[in-house]
Amino acid sequence: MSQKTTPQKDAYTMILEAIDVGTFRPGDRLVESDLADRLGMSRTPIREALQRLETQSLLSRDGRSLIVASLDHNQMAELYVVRTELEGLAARLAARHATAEEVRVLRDMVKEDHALVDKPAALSRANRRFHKQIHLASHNRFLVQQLDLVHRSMALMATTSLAAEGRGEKALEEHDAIVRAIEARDEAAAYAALKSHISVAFVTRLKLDSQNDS
Amino acid sequence: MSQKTTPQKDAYTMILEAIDVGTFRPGDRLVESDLADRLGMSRTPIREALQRLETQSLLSRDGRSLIVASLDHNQMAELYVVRTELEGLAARLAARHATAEEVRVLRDMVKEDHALVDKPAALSRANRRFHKQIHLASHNRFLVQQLDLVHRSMALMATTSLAAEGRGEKALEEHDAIVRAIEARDEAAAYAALKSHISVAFVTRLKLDSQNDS
DNA sequence: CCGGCGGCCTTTGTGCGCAATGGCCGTATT
DNA sequence: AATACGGCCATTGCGCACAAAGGCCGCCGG
Repeated sequence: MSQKTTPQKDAYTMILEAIDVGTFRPGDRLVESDLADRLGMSRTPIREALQRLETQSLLSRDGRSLIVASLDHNQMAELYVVRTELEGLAARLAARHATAEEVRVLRDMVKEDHALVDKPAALSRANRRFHKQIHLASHNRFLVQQLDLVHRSMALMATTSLAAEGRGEKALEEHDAIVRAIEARDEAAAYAALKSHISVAFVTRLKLDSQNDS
Repeated sequence: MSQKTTPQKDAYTMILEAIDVGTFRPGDRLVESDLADRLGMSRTPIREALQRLETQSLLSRDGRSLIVASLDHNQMAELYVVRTELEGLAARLAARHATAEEVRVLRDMVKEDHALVDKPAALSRANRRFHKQIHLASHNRFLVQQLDLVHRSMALMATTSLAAEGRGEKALEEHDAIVRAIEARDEAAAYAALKSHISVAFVTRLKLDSQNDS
């Protein structure tokens, strides 16, 4: 029942998802005519999508053609530095600006996500939604946009750090701490909690990567 | 000696500059065929450029067509919040990572810019270069990229805050303080100095705007 | 056998034209 | 006179085709 020939979303979204899901991996070459065939459209919309992705540096040029960008160790570290600061800022602003309903949603998310604690894939999606909700609760559109960019770049890193043994539960505890700080309108605590959450996630990822590379 | 018919840079750069310089102002409608004529190329490269600019939200859609995005008061405030944090981060990282040569360049810039103190246009360009140099001194490519985005969005605000009476000198003093903190490798001081610099710039801009609107 | 040179082929850059959509204006009716 | 309907036109979306450029492979010479 797969209708690969007429998927009918826009090219940009489809290519983005393909990178997200891992169909296209860092270093893969993206050839316009290939994609045009595969997505059942002409090269024109493909080109536009590719250029947009290039603008966000999800793709980079290798000579004349576009390849999926890859992050070396340094770039990962740099990305995490920026991410930490922006997520921290989002938490601080959320503590200040979130509506009661938004806080409620965050609280419910933490509760419900406990059911997913041993399903890394589902947990990863839930995790994204959780962080996205915090971004939105900051009520700062530019920040949301910047964080979207950051998260897109993170798709270039293969593994989810939630796959690590026991990471799921820890992460949920950290989420709980973040929500409590936001509920208490404690900006400094929210900032600190989110910063340390990201920091731990980074450490976990580094450990995972070093396992895989060996 | 203007050769408007064969300018020969890429469409993206030219449209960006036109927005920067104020040829296109927020709210202006950008029609593909118009631009194609004006820039002496066909619609295809124009389309690509426009979509890239849309991706960076310098353009937004009004119905079917693209207009130069405009920032309302709230969006300006939101932008400044993010900018403040990112510039502060850049300063902190610069204090940590800048090479002796990079610091030297910053110091020289402050010295030389004193000559421009009563030329707002030149000072504005110098100011951009100064901040750009700090971004680069952070040695964090993602941060540089994010700050580029922020600065591009700032092009949507008409006036430069350096046009305000006496602002030029104050700004240079602040620049001096920033450089001194970086020279001293004092991360906290650099962070604080840049944050307050941006904060003052924002206040100045708000005052200017309130004058203009009245 | 290795290195350099040349040509072919793949892939991108760009122009053009047609189809479709959405907005705007004019008209007609109440 | 105001509003609603309808048709026209401006403008975008997309496909196609041609030109140019760059890389790769094979061939020839040393």
